[in-house]
Amino acid sequence: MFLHVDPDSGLAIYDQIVRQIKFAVATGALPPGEMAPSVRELARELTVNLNTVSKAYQQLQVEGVLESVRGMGLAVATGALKQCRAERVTLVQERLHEVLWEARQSGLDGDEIQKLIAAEMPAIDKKLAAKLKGK
Amino acid sequence: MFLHVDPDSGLAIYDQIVRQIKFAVATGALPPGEMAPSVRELARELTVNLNTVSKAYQQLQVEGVLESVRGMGLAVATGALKQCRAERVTLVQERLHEVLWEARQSGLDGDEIQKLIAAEMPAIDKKLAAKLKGK
DNA sequence: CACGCTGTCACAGTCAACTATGACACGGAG
DNA sequence: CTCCGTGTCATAGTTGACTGTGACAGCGTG
Repeated sequence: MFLHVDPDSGLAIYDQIVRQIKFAVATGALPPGEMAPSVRELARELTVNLNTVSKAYQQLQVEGVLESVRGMGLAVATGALKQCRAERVTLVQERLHEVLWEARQSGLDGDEIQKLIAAEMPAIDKKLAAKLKGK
Repeated sequence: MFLHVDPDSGLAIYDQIVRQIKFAVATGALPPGEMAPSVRELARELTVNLNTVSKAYQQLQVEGVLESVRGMGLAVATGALKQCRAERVTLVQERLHEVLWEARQSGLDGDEIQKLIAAEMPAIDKKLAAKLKGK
């Protein structure tokens, strides 16, 4: 599966699941109409409790990303692709803003921050390549 | 005072205090030898409990940023300036890495991420100017 | 000496997130 | 129909962060 959570990432586990499902929909890894992994299966893969996954799925239903198919499970909603594509920018931008703000508060100027970003990018690229390869 | 905490920022409050004190030392806003704000004063200003500030200060002592001056309070340690200057890069870089990684996972490519960063910078600049002005 | 400030410790209580179970109704597959 | 997998609900317990309060020893100032 393409999901991965970090218990001490600051963000709550169910929140990480919500975000990553949205991203999976946005990238097309989880196309509209397809079934999302079952709560029990995902809970087992992430070594996380069933209720935690359930909480994430409930939120995804409320937001219209997932739809209940009675007795079968949860499917990606029809309009979810466009919705998630739009929302991911907001989600990323919010966290980006926080970090850039902290970086500035730490006394680093714009150029120094840009240099740090440039220095991190290759590591990110490598990490992403490894992820796609393992898939 | 130059400190500000957000109860629902993901990071624990005492952790935010630790980071911001380090940043204040790194920027020279809190020079070595100077007394840090007292636990009670800072707790009042941040509308936070005394124990929460105390927990942050204890960690700062363990890390050698603050030194106890008996009966008087806590002072910025002699070597703290150099130490905090070095450490802030690590602190910022860690969070930066997380966010850039998430941004990539969301399906955005390097150029799109750079555009988001470029779009955020002016807002950060403005926010910083407002902060310095209010001081 | 008495007062006020400092940090520190101890307790109890709240709250949110997470875990661990058990139970239920629904629908597909045999 | 029976079995199994689906989501959902209820209950209870654990942990960590935060709050609220009270008390203590050390030191400077009056």
